[in-house]
Amino acid sequence: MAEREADRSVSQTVRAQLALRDLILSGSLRPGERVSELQAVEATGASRTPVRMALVRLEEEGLLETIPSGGFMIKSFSERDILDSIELRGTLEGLAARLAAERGVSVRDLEPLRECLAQIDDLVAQDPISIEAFSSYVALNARFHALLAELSRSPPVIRQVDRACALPFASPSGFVMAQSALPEAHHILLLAQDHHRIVLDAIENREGARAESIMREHARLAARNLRAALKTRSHFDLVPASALIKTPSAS
Amino acid sequence: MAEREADRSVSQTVRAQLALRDLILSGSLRPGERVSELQAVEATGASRTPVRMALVRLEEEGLLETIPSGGFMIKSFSERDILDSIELRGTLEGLAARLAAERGVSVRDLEPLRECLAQIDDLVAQDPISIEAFSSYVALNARFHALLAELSRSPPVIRQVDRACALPFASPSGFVMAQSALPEAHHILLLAQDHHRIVLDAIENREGARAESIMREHARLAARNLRAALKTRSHFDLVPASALIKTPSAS
DNA sequence: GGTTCAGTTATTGTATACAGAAACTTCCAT
DNA sequence: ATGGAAGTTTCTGTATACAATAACTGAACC
Repeated sequence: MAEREADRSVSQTVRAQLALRDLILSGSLRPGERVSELQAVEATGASRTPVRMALVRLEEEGLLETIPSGGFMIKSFSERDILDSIELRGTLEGLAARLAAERGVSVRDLEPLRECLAQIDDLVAQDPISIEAFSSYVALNARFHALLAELSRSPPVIRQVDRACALPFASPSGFVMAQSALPEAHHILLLAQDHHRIVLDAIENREGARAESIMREHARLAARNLRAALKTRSHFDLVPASALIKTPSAS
Repeated sequence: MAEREADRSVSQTVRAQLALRDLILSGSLRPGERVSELQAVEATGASRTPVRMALVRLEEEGLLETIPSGGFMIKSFSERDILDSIELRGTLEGLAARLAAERGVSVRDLEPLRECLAQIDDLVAQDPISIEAFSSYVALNARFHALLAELSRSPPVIRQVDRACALPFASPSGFVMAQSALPEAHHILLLAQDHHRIVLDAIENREGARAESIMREHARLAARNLRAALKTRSHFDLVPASALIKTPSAS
């Protein structure tokens, strides 16, 4: 039943996938909780078939896992899983940066990256950074990391980096959200910007090993901050990322 | 073949996925070729719904890609894509080895690995290695690499390593198959065994950086051999033909 | 002869019906 | 009251029907 004709261009499957992902990331569903098909059908408005396809895709994405007896449940991650996922992302981004440096990129290719950095600079200029500026930062940061991966010009590598960033807490901006409560937030942002600048310089100068190690270190900064954030705020429920953004005073 | 009535315990989806994967890996379907649902239904015996789910999973696995107008096609890889995938695997396996070393593993944990190595030693003892011994080697080698990834004790890392090994040409034994025609095949096997031994020693002695770099080098050996095999362009009967396409993919 | 448009075919995306299984409830017996 | 068993209920897995769209074929017109 076509109740709404919004977004007729996109398939029901994609729409269901987006809707369910938002539902998971917003924290409406707790880790370990079973996600019923009927419930998903009701939430998305699509039929069972596209919902099922969306669930399969989300499982491959790492947000869900199959229940042996049947169906899917929200995947739950230990603190170590989360930290390992960040290390993983750093490793993959390091590989991408090294490949970019070794293969060589033109100054023209670096231009959008530098532009992105400049915009971030504008944002972090204000010391007590506003909430709106913060979500802009998140978007720009994600964009920078995506562009960086693409510099490798290697579809397999880009693909894996994307996968690694799909987990909300492992995403390049995940730590930013988690750290928003930290007193030294501004200092960390500046440090991250330094990393960004260094990696671009390393790539430009074809210093592959340096580009790689700085990206690894960059991820470790994220891991450290996340750990600190987890320590200060005792609530450890998977860091519902978008929730942290929208409602900074949650819980 | 002859797995038509087997395993009624597993779901149709899984069976279809296995069957289709074999079909793709066997080279029956050329890269870029569209894989029709009806055709897949006929080949697997399952209905459209499980076939469709299997196709989605295989796409996430990297063997298929979606056609914008609808449906799926066999993914095609350029030579560089293949080499990059091997480098990627090496990077991930390096991470796994490093984590294992840093975290520390008991001698007991290493036992199955060493047992595996001993069995491989037995196989490579014969200089002109037989075909049967070769397929045993492939299985044992895959097992060793899988066990090694598990030493990291990190589900996210294990997961990604598995993914990276899913591509047939990037799998740890892919190069073995490709190199089977090479004159220096035996020498290469011995070299690979050296790598295997070294990485275990490094892990046992908690030398994380060494464990990591040796696994990277190990993958580069594979890449080099594959490149040599591609150059000579000898028989690729053992290697999944769909991988070794000569089409210089656009972009 | 080439190009375009229309009719036809085939294939995908979606919805739904059906069967089997797992979980929950209820009732009986110890 | 508690444990177990049977019935019920809900859910998933599978099959299939239907609709819309993309691809193909053929013919007519330029």
